[in-house]
Amino acid sequence: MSHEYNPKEIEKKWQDTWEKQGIYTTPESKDGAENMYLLSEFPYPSGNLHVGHWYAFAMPDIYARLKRMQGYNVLYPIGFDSFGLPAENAAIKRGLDPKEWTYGNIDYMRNQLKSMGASFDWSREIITSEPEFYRWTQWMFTQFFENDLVYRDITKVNWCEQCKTILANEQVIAGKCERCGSEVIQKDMAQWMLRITKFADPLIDDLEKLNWDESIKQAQREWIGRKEGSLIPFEIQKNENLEVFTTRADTLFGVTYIVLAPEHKKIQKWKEQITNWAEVENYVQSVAKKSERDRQQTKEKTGVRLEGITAINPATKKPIEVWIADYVLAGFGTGAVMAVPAHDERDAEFALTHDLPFQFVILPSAGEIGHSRPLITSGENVSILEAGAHEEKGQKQINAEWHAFYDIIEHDKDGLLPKGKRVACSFEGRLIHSGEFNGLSSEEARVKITKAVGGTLTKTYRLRDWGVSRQRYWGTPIPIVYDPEGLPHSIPLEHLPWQLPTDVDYTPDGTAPLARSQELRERTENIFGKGWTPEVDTMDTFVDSSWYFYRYLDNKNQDIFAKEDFIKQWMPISLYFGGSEHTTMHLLYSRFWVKALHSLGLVPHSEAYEGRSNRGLILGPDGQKMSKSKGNVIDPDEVVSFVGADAVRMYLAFIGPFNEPGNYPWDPNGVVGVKRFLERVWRLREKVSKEPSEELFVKSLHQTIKKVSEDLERLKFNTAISQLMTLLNQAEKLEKIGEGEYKIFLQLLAPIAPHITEELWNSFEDTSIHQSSFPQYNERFLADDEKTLPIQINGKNRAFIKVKKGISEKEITDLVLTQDEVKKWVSGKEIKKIIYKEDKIFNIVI
RNA sequence: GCCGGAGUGGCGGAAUUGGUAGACGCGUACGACUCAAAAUCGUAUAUCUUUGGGUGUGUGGGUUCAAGUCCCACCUCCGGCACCA
Repeated sequence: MSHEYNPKEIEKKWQDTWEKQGIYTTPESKDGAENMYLLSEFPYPSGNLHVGHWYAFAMPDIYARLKRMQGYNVLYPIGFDSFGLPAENAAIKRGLDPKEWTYGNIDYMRNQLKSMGASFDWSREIITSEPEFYRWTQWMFTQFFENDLVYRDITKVNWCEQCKTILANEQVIAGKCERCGSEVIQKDMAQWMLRITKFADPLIDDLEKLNWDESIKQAQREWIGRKEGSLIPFEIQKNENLEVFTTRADTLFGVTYIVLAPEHKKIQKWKEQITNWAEVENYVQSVAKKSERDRQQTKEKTGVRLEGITAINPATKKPIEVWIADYVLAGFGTGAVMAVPAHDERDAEFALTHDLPFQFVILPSAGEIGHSRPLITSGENVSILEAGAHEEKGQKQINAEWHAFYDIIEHDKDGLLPKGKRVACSFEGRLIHSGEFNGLSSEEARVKITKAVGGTLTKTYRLRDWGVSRQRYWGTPIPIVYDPEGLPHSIPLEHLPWQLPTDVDYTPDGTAPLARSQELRERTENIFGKGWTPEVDTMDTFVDSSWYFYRYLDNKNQDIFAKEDFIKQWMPISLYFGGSEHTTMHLLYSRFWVKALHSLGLVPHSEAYEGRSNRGLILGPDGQKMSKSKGNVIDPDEVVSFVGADAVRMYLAFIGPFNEPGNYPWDPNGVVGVKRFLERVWRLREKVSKEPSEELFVKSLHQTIKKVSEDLERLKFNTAISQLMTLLNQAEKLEKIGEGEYKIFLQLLAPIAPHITEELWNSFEDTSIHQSSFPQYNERFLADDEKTLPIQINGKNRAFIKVKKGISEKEITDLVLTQDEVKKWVSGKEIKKIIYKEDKIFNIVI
């Protein structure tokens, strides 16, 4: 061991040694050790490991190392999510083969990953673009096809003109492509859909049993967007029914017209009966031209009446008008709305614009009136009054408005509001002007009215089925062939993997590159017969990552994606580390995938991730997101060559609480500070002696063991490190430190800084520190018999006295009252009260 | 608008069940070592101050002997959803 701490030398040495000795190769089971599966989302082989990768893999590695030292048989695997658009786009830009480019990157990244000193079991590595991997992606797809979990449909799809491919709803962020940021347009296309909506309920309900952050669960619930309501049939013309979805069946008597989405299929059917067809068609086309974004941003309530079409309100049996308007969305509910202007803000706006009747049917309960206000509309002016606008309008005026509100509804016999006195109120309450249902609460009425008119109670979801077809080259080929009649058939296992053809010009032009492969066409005809054609789209890469974690368990198996025994031994994953951007994409898709596999009896569990940790983001030193254009990118390789991998790992662990996904700016001086700490740990070796350390230090050491164990367990690496720093500060003040104590200190630090601790440990022991047992604290050393107690007077600290723990109130009172600092405040004054909390506080109230 | 989370020094961030706010690190200042610098080590570092003490955890109230922590109202920021019937 040299006198200087030289990370470059020792880190490489130990990485090689660990690999040679295979100390991180994880057996399927280990005597006396419980299995634990820890996983970090695998990377895209984009070519370069950035600080984010270090954060993503080195932090979970701290936890994996801790758990291994605590006696678990820990699986912490790694692989590459190597199919996909980024790789393909980059390859096209450089004029290379996507495969060559990708595999070159993988080789490069593998070495970079090794330089982190992470305890990956490399023998279990997977690469999703390997035929032996995608063979099983394809097989699962065929299983889903056979069991009606996947289907082909022609629908409006999100199309990215830049990437020349379809995108899933989840990949459209605020109307733009998740990858390239360009505007997404709508297009009619055939694509393969996965029935994720079939599992909408369990995807929400099973969140309950997961040990995840509430924010992640909530985001998923909102994405799935379950709403309970009713389907109500409205008779249109003769014998034709139109279903509408509503959450407010209690307002059915207040329905004064119906509005359809311009895309609603019935409109074309009614062409003959609509007397103003030209006008209607014109409107439909003008809406079709608008982008989804424009349509959502315009708040004006435009619309056209379908003249000649009349609906019957099933409650009142009165005829009502039918309209189309673009504020009604085709994709939600049934694409048709029953309009209740008197009790819905949007309907009120629309009704005022187009002069449609307001029928008042719900009297808000008195409780609502205290802090909320109705929407009041009068004449042509809409003044929407809501809760929480107290700043602008005083309480008096609010009361006046309520007064006016009651005035209007009380003066009206049948609830049909006259022009100029139109009022809307979206609150629930009791029913009026609703025949036999009068007096019922909204809640009761919803059920009763729905049943009375032959409707059904139902749920509706925001979630759409997952479209997985991609018109690109570098992805898993969809294992489907079409017979001469054009009917799809899944490819049987014996012909899987259904290889990605290589005789393809993969430059994207909007059509699928695989269609240009002669080999693929010939292969299909050779196997299936003349006239058979292959599917030419590839799969969304989120399919690959939906099940990859099973393959780590049995990555060489040729007969099945993973042996059942191994799945039972390892799953579910105890803790899954990843980025928050995947909350409504990867995390949702893979939960669906597992549920689908489970429904086919292929896996024994319905959830794969017991725990989930979303990590934060490492920002540039300027507090901005790292980007080449801003010139604030930190290159980890560079930093490692300067301070070593241990310092980089430790700095990232120290930068902020890993269990809270915040944004933490990289401070170049911070790394240096951590490097200084490691150098001091190195130098402390010289103070090690055979004599045990003094008792005070042993006490601190045991407190440190406790704190570090607890903090590492909670992923609060930052405070674990600060405790180790405090202990080092103490140790440095001593002349000598016992060998045993020093070794324990090294063990505590080992998960965080694996190389330096191994090197120092090696000067005492022949076996690896990482195979040693994590230290346990001894209660005996934690018990302090003295305590410095703050003495407060009227709640302010005035003195501190050292007392025996558990001292009685009488004893301490006598002691405190003799203290000069206390006398100064108390003398001549009456003591009203004394509060003494054992070992916590002593407070005198005067 | 609805839902979730967060506001603490110059900076990143600490503070079990309410009980010494600012741990630890960075930065800064001064000192030691040095011909000098770097590195290293030591000391100080919320703020005001008449040196008694006062004030301080986004704002305003409240509960309590005691509030960063609990309650009410609000402001700001971050994330998710949003013409969703």
